[in-house]
Amino acid sequence: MSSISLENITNCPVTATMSVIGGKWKILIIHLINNDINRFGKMSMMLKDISKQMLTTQLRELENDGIILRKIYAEIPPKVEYFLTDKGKALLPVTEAMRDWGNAFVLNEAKAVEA
Amino acid sequence: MSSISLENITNCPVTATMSVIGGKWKILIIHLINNDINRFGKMSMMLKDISKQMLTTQLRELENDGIILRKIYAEIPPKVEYFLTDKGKALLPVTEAMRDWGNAFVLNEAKAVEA
DNA sequence: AGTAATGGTCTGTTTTATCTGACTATATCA
DNA sequence: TGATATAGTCAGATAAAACAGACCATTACT
Repeated sequence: MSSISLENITNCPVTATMSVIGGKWKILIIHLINNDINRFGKMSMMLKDISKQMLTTQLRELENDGIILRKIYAEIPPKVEYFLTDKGKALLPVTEAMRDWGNAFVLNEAKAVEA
Repeated sequence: MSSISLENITNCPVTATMSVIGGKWKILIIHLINNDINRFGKMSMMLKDISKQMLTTQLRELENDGIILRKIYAEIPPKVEYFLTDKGKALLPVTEAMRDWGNAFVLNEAKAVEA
């Protein structure tokens, strides 16, 4: 099941997943979209340290990997919304596990120190 | 619960988690240790594209963040083993979710193409 | 004496990631 | 006419990540 092939790590499913959603931004973008922050401008504001170019790149890669869907409205000024595909929604257990861990081991600790 | 603070993404637990286990290697290292590949040499072989220096750096950071424990045996040649702490074990839901997704959406797809 | 084994460290270099700022298109409103 | 809004694109610069290869210590074995 979860065992690692000693011969060939390229068959490791964790490695495979990392190659798709690894990097600084993708997990956060998926998390944002799942929380209805699904327009370019909003995302750009939330991820305050991301450049527009990088955001575009990440969104395109997620789209090409079938994780998000890009819906263009025929309006001026342009309106584009991003949605998770089923394949993308299947990643939510990952973000949820991260959310839980962050709450338990990082944010609560910080609060404890504050108090 | 899982909602995002629009004002301040630094309070986002997913972001917090990413800041600890983000990067190319840490998730994989945690996964390896959990599969009893817990010595420097073994890890180095499994992560075939990692340099020794990078592996050292990642292990030290994980240790400093309380995610792994470094056990030194008084032997020659040196023997060191790494273990997950409770805080580290609490991250296993993340690697498990990644493993499941990788199996479902990457490795199986590859097999389907092969067949 | 010479070699192997383990878990590193150190310096220098390359590769990759990411940012900055200017620029584009078009309809609407003042 | 000029500003505003949105979702980008593009070239060039810079910062961060990561690697390569030499080197170290100690003991056992040949």
